[in-house]
Amino acid sequence: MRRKGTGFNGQEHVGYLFSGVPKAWPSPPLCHSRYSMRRSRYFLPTLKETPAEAEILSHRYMLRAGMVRQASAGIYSWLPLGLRVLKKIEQIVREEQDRSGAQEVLMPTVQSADLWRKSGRYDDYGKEMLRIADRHERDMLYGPTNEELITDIFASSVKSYRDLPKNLYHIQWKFRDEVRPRFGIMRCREFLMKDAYSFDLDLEGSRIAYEKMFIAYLRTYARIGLKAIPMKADTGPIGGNLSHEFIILAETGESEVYCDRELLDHDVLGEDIDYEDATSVRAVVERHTSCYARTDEKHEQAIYEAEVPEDRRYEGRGIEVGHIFYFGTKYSDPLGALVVTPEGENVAVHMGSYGIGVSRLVGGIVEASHDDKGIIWPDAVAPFAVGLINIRPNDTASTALADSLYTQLQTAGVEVLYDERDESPGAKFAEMDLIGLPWQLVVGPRGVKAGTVELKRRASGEREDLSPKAALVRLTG
RNA sequence: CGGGGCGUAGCUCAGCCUGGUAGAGCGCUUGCUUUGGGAGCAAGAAGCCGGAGGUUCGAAUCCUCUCGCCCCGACCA
Repeated sequence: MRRKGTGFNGQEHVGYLFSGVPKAWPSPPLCHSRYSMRRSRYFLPTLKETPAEAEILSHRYMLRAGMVRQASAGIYSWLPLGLRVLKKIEQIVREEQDRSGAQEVLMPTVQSADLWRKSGRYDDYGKEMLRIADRHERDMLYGPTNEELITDIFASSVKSYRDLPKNLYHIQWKFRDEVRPRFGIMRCREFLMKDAYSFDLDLEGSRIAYEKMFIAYLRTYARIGLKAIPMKADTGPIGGNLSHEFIILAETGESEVYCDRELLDHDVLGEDIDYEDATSVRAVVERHTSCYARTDEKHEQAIYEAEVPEDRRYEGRGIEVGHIFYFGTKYSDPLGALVVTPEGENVAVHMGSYGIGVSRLVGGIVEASHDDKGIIWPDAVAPFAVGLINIRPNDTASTALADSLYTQLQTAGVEVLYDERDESPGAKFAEMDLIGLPWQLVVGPRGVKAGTVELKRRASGEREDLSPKAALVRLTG
């Protein structure tokens, strides 16, 4: 479970060739510390009953598991357990953006209205934009997105085609004053989003940027443990086919989806991808877009039936967790993001924008991965890898063994939540199932006598009695 | 933004119709007994009944206004 490896640096990995799931995955993550915790010290306010305001399942479980607290409609505070998941997702998103050649920046949440007036969106955006005035009565706004700002940054420093292509992204909180926030964390007013912006000389350059992002997205969701399907999306006034929504399949999803089952078997993590090789990048994109996949908005039954054999038809529900699209010179024109071509002409750069709803993904994962007892975290984003339960804290032998396992797991770099509280066993089991850690390691007098501990896999419910040593080997890989 | 619903203890809710000064379960605290799937008994602490006006001898309860939250629809990462 502990991954040894060299530090990760996006820039150095441009053009990096890889195959399958890397054994040496970067660790520790850049902005998230690994740690273990004793349950008795942890701020984990779990609830036995469901708060009345929560309707949708992910919302209920997230509140009950003590991950988030609602501050007001569509605005949430993240508590330690929830924040750990959020940070893990964020980190995977970051690593895959870096790997594809994008570079991280950080733009402010509060923006001046001036740029938005230039692009014409200050008036167009409507009430969804939170408008505020500073002390000098200047018009400001809490950013719902960042096209204007990034274009301005780019325009002020890039003047030549030689500086292209570029792809800049950031992971930042945004605010959209939704008429009706709902679905807990999935449709918030304040939300964490990764958005990337590509800059190219022409449409063909933009297409390459788009296709790299397309693959980065597939890899991102796959690493998180989700099956996300790229579906054709509306391109708006620009036209063309450079627009996809990424939808994860979940029974409780907002939109109905229709697709070819074959897409479910595509394994993007197993494919060799060289981001510098535009031809092979395109081949991969084509492979993932060749099958029918549409949301109900774009669904056409006749085409669906013609293209997809009956036994391969998948009809279900899904949640949109990403959207990528090309929008040409929509912002570079009005904001003056021009470069000089080899022929000495000034032209507006072609742009694309690529969003992933990071905080929405937390809810999306819960929707896609749970049972009637609680959440089932995929290993890659689990807040802790192991929940260690000492069934009988006032039994000396049990406690000695549990303490020692806790120390050994920590030493091995495994993230553990150690429940050593003097609670009834049932209460501890129920809570552990609720918060959904992938592994439960159970120590009690019964096992101590037999020289075993119980290792339970949360996802399958499978339990196994092992010697403590064997359990450790299993958990530390 | 249209339509509906709900604000009473940390959580889930009863009480409101028919006004008379605040209840239950869970959780919390203490003690004892328990202990392999949300334990038992006993004793406690805990509420400006969302807020403001009004009616009344008296308002959680009736009236008016307000604020907040949830659900359904139209719109969105």
